[in-house]
Amino acid sequence: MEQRRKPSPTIDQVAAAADVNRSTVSRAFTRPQMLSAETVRRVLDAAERLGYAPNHTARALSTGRHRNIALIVPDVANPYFPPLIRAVQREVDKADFCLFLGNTDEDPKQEDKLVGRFAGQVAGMILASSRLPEARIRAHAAVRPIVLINRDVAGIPRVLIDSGSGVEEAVAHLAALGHKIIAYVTGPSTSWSNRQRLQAVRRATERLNLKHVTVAATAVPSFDAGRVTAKQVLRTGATAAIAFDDVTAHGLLAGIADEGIDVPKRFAVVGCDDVLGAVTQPALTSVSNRAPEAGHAAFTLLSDMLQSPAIRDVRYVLETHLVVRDTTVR
Amino acid sequence: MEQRRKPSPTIDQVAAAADVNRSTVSRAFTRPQMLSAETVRRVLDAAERLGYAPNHTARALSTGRHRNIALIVPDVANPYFPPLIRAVQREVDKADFCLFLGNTDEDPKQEDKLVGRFAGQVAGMILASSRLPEARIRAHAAVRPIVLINRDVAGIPRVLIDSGSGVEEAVAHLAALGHKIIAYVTGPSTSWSNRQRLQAVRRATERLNLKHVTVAATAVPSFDAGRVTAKQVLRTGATAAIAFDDVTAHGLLAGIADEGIDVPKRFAVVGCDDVLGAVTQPALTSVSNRAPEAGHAAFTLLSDMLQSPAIRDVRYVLETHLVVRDTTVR
DNA sequence: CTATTCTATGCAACCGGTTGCATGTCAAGG
DNA sequence: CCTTGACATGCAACCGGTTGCATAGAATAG
Repeated sequence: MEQRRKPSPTIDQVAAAADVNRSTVSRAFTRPQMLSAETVRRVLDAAERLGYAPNHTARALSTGRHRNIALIVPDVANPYFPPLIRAVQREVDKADFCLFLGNTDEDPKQEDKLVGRFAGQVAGMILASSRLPEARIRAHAAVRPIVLINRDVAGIPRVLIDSGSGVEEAVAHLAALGHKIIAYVTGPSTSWSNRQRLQAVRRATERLNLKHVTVAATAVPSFDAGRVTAKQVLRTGATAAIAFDDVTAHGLLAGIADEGIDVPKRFAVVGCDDVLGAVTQPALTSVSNRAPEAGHAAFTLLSDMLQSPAIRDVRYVLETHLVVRDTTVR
Repeated sequence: MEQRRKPSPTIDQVAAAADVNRSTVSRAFTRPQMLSAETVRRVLDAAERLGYAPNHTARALSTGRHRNIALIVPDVANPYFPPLIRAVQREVDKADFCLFLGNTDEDPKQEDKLVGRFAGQVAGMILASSRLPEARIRAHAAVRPIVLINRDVAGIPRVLIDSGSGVEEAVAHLAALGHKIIAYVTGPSTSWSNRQRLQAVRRATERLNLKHVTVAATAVPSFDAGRVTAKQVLRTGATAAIAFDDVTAHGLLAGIADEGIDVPKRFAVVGCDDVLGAVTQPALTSVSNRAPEAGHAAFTLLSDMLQSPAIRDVRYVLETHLVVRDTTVR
């Protein structure tokens, strides 16, 4: 059971076996049309026989090009992200790249550290819901290609899920049901999506002549954050709440139930991102989530940047809509 | 807005700036105790000033050691895995490593491809719920350190979540409630956990003099797989079912409701992995999940292997228990 | 004061590929 | 038949670090 690790064969051994120069072996793999068909065959045969596979590291060192990309998210365990990760994963895979995954725990310091750690070994990076100050993002983007998801920085290619449109629909929907005061339960203050949702609530309530209040939840969105906020929300006199995300909304639902108040009869709740939808009780009305499309688009954008280095200021926006379920009917 | 990428400084530039040899710069970073304190300071100063950071790729090429590890899972979007990923992530991070993430879509071919793709750039790999044939696992483990999670291959270090113990508790619990016929709804046939759970059901029903039937769900566990299996389960005459995982159980719950049958009054359902627990309606009784501990243990094991190359045949088992909620009361 | 050991640093080869340029061969053109 | 060009392959430098060995100067021993 001894685990003796035998080194894998190198280009030189293949060259010797096929009786050609190492450069010929290299070309057989990277530019076969440059060689005679017969030589290519001989080299590939020898390589096959020896179990040779080109060494990524050596190749990257010599070309300066890596076939890796990094995806950095605030929290893998937040149900919003896995579908996004999976979508990116799928594209990365098609392109024969490898994916580094980073988790920041919503902490800008940690995010900065990760970007630095990955920097040396990737062709580019995707930052999802980045909490970094704009200046840091710019600095990193100056060194290597970066695509943002849900963060709007002029000059840095970005994919935005416009939850504003869905949130405005939500407010209109609540207004139609007769609600006069609407609470918004916030997410992380550094989150672009949070700012956007808050603004949408403001705009829509103003336009429809409703009152709105904002209630701050803790920095990291979670079930508990929503739950403990419930009392405070009820004290504001609001009869409906829109939460930063579904997880928070789910907690809010629990907190409101704790107070003995019936949803949706006496209080309406709307989530964002639609990740828990059918699973809460009652089923949660929520603003739809386009995370898989966003992941796909982000990688496509990044690979465009890798081909033509002078892509600039792309701003790709995905619309969202309200999905009405059982927490907002009368 | 032109994105001109300036190359980062190399060891030679730092050497020139500090007026020492490149080897001295290298040592200032890797073995400072070998140098005079004064020289180290001078080098570090110069590096700081130039914004120098050692190049991972070059270092890996020359030492043959990488500070990356890969984690391969069947399905990122399956709620079982994010907490595991996160736990691994956290440890990897502490050790100043980078994490590659691979998604196999439950497909052994894809898994094999990924292992190959990562092989050249990692110090080791963690395969969670691997679907690979044993021979392939052995072959890969001969080339570089591999730790398995939820897969029991003799001679390959592995972390096992013993859901058997929890499943036996579940059967005993159902027996105590008066159930005589118990169905097991299967998961992927290549899954070690699936085999283990099936065996536990067999053992426990036999011991308690109950009947058991097994009903095959589709290969990939999912809500829909569970839902469409419901009819078939009911036809067997069973009055209780244990499902391969919570997601399948959740679907089963929906399918049973579709048939107009009340849970838990007329039928009992138990899940595995406890990832949906409080979130289904009624709240799902399930076998607990030790995924975070497993992730932690797997990385610890892997890093031990990196230090002392002759670790062999470690088998780390985590016990599980039944968590009773509302789908199994009378 | 010389011989010996120790310490700090330099030298140069090496890791495993890629690539610009040189060279040799063969076919077509004049 | 000689020239010219196209094509296939070889040569050697380079990517940016690491490391075994050599060496010079300082410290210690005899």
